[in-house]
Amino acid sequence: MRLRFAPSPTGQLHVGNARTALFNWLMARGQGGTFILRIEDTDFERSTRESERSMIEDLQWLGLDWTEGIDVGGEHGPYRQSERLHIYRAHAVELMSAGHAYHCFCSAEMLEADRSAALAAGRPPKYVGRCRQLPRDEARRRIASGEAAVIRFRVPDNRDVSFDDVVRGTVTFNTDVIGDPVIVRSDGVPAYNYAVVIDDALMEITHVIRGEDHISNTPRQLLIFEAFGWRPPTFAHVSLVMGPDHSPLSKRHGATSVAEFRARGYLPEALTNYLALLGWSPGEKEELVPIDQLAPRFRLQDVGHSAGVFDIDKLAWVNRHYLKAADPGRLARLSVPYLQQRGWVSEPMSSDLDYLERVIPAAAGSVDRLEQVPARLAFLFDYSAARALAAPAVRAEALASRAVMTALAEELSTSGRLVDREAFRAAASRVRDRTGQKGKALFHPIRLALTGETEGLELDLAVPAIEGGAMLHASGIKPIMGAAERAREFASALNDEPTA
RNA sequence: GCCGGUAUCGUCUAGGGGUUAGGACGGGUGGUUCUCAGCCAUCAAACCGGGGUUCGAAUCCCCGUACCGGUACCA
Repeated sequence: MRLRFAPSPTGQLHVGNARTALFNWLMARGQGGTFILRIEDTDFERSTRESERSMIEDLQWLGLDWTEGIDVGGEHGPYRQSERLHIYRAHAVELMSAGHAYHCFCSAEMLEADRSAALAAGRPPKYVGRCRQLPRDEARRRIASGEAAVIRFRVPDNRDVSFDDVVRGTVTFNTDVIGDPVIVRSDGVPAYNYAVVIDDALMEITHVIRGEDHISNTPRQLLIFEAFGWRPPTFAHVSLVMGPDHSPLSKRHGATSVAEFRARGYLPEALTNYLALLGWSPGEKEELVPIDQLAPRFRLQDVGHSAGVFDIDKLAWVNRHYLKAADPGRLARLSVPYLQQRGWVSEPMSSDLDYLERVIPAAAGSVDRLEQVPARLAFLFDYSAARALAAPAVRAEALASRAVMTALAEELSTSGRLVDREAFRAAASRVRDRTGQKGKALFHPIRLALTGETEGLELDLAVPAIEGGAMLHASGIKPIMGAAERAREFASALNDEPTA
């Protein structure tokens, strides 16, 4: 079994295409097949190497590895269509001499006129066949005289072409609605419907899994396979991915490319897990399953027939799951860039990294995506008693719990660093004993004073993180104010307040 | 217009001639935790419409409707 993913390098890898790539990968991985990456860059206007590079990078990031194709080579190369022009040319000649293709000299204006006429008459706007019967020597003469020509494939009249689509069942088209397609443009570059056939045949692709938008191209391609006497691959057309409003997923729906999801701090295993479940289900009650475990169970027959809406909330849920399961070192490494953006971290040294590896996973476990980690850690790097007290709700609560604030400041001025959960709890108990406050009336004011925020990580985690940060002799991390100093600053800022 | 495809809670889906139509995300409520998140419990929420076949249709058939795709010298 040989499968391929064949993107056009025009822009970034879209999640819809990533899903198609994933289904191919799942199939190859699950059935012991070969997954091939081919680049379809015959649209020279829009294709760029930059885009090709980013797509390769995105595919690698997702973990959808290929064992043949661009980047890794193989026996059926080259794998970039722009490097296979000579192959297409040779096969076009073959097609022409067998009478399956012919030169067409119709101008764009003529074609447009034909088209509107057909539409007006309620007929499918297909090529009228003006150049179909042009004698070969006449065509040759006109070409020699420098006239521009395309090569069209001759589609037989009134024939039903059908194929068994693995996900949709039997699909039939009548050739009467199909015009003779251009297979080689006037600039000598092959058109998509032709190049795919040559490539899929020569690369010995056995299963073509692609987007539903290609379903009506399939009969043309089948006819070309037939003209060459080649056996066509098995086709499977998977439905498209939609936005929440049920229109095709686009930028106005937010992130649509794999690169954007990566930049926002989604984990690749979360994206692939989510995408695998969009349009396919491994059965009941299973949602969180890594793709390598999904692969052996993946069956094209079970892929849904209808378009799926991309649900960002469900992706977030899946991502949270993988964030909680991820290795601390990895989370730290992935989160540092976001902290650098805030200017809180520059080039962390190893002692800094140890600290970040303790602190970041705590934050990452309560966030949808890694880009939200800084907000969760702002209490460390961005503490300001004055700013916290500027918020009316904070000021009101702080004023109401002045006793706790004062006791906390006094307690921390004599206690040692609260380096762990136990030390913090002991200190909190002593504040409780001094003030008689407990529960929410005790801990919430402490949170306010020590973090400057009304919500955030559990204090058991947050306070040791503050203290640990304050003890750092770090050069790569913004200095972190210790708990005692925070308590003192908060209490004194509070005492400057007029009593309510 | 023409051709093709699709249709179960808001979303992703399971199921499928007789079921209390199941699960997950999201939402509501209650509990737990200093808070948010989480966790636990709990509630609301669906078979596109109309015909037909049948004792019985959400399931099979037909017709509509809606949506998606194609209708290029783009892929």
